[in-house]
Amino acid sequence: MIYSTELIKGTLKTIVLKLLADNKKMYGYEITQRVKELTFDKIQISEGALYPTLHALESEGLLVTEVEYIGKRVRKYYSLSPSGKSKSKEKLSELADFIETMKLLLDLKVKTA
Amino acid sequence: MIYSTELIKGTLKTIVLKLLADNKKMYGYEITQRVKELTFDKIQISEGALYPTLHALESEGLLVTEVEYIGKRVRKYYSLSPSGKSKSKEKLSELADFIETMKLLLDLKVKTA
DNA sequence: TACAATACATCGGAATCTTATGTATTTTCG
DNA sequence: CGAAAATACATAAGATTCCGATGTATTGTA
Repeated sequence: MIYSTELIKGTLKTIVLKLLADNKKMYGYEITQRVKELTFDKIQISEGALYPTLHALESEGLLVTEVEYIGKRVRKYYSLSPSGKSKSKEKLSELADFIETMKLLLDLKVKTA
Repeated sequence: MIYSTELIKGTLKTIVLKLLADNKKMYGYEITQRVKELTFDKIQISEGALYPTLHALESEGLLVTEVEYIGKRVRKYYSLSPSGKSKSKEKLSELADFIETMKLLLDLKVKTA
């Protein structure tokens, strides 16, 4: 099963921040592949979604970049800035909380009062 | 804590279908209030989001309506059509699956290989 | 040597929600 | 009693976010 794309909306920034919190530095393509692996292909981040998001996070001052050359190919590493680290924790606890709330909604057996 | 709005994106249809699966029939305003209650005010569905969604679900043939008058005030009840019932189950298991996947991503302690 | 994979990026358009606005009735509380 | 809040529907402009397509270029593989 691949999730209908709408479900993933709004979680991308959090996923990116979380991965970077766990992995010191990563580059864009690596992030897409890692997410694909970790979710058993259930979540596939498109590049058209990822790169704009990375740029946005960078311009918000949450990420910093360093460029590396692998042969002639450019590789752009992203890592968390100090404010990115706290933002990561923030977004993460918010998502964890949200998930618990959704579980409540999912499991609810509410009869009309 | 009220969730940043982006987090809720994409879950609204599923929430509506689930509520209607549990409650036979509900009207719009009731849905907003029920969600507010059940989530301890953490999720507040705006009317500008809800009504277009209800109309969309109806035009997809997933919901059927019946109008009732409470005094002079109109009340529009929505309930699941047969296809709405199966769609509800579908969306629900997708969301449940998605949540499990997100938990994996959240709890991951992945070191760079 | 062609194809797949790696690696960056942008862009038009679609989908979805926010915020504001509008109308009208009913209830509540000072 | 009268004003405000709650109930109940609805639309519409605009923002955000993502999809799908496209583009460029290098490297690995069969």
